[in-house]
Amino acid sequence: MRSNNKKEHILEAALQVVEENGANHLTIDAVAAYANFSKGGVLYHFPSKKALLSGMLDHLIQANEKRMNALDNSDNLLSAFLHKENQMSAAERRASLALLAAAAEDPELLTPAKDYMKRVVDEISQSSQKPMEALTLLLAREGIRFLDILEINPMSTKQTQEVVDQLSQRAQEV
Amino acid sequence: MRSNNKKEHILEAALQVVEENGANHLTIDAVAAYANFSKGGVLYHFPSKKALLSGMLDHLIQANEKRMNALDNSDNLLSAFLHKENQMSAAERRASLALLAAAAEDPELLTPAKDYMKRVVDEISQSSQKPMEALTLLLAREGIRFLDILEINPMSTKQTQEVVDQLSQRAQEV
DNA sequence: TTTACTGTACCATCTGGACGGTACAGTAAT
DNA sequence: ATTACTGTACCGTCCAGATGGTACAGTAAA
Repeated sequence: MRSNNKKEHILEAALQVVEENGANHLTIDAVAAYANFSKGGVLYHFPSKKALLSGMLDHLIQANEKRMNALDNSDNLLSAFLHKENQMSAAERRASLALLAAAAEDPELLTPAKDYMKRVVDEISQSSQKPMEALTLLLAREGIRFLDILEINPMSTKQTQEVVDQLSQRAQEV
Repeated sequence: MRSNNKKEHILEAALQVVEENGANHLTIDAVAAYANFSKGGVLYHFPSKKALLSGMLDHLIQANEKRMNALDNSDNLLSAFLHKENQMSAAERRASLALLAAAAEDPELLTPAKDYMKRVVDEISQSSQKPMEALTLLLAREGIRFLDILEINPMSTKQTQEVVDQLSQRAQEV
């Protein structure tokens, strides 16, 4: 219970480190400093750097999975998915940086993320009458997400919002 | 001339290091080993690690820009763009790992990449009668690119090809 | 209800290795 | 003589992980 809060606190600190300093500078020392922990304290909860990265990724995937499961199945799945994604908080969005951090440290850590992506792609394309169009819209949303992660999204906030809205709109027709 | 070849050889080695070991393990020593250079030799061409990363990014951007400029302007720009992108070699695709490496080291290094993305987005949306739809297709293509960079593309090669073909097809109508 | 013990949650410190970068002497082609 | 390196040696710093210890809450036998 309590330990869960502390773990999340550490994971949040780790994301902050990545966001502010780049994935290369994600060190246990830095995380400890951001989380107001000692290095030993962090290592108590995550016994190695890889364990920390796996924890970050698990946290991201579980949050996404939870969001997926909460979707209104009666209606259009893709549409509901995009809508939920659309109302994510900044903190939730930041969690995607775990992908970057894991990829930088060891690409193999991303295996669970790939599995999750597979589930999403399968479910969305199977739930649609026009799977290809649905996939296109999903991929466009992912494109924006990655541009944001890398901080190279050249569109303004407003323009991005317009595109995202349009994706949602089109999703209703697939 | 010759020095250019050598520089490219070093940049190619750097990409190989990133691909095989992850961006965190891109070290000057590792690059030297992969390129069959001494450490001093690498530092002769790229006087610091950041210079190396900037070099990788520049190389990527210039290759993309060259590809852009070679497009057949008479026809549909987006369609031509996707078509060119489609026939890229594996080596050319791998160059995108520079984005990952730069992001991991220092997100600010990506500024030129963001500028380049802005040019692409602007040109493509301005050249189309249906800018929003054109943007969607472009973003979907970028989504696939990033999934490939992170090696979390859950689609089979065949399925990916189908999606990409469909993007090209749709592009002809925008 | 005091005492003894256990497990949890940390902190402070140390070590060994990796890494970025410098310096410089030598070499070989142009 | 200049360019383009190689090779070696080295320095300072960063970092993962290990270790040994502290604080404290709970538990349970005496």
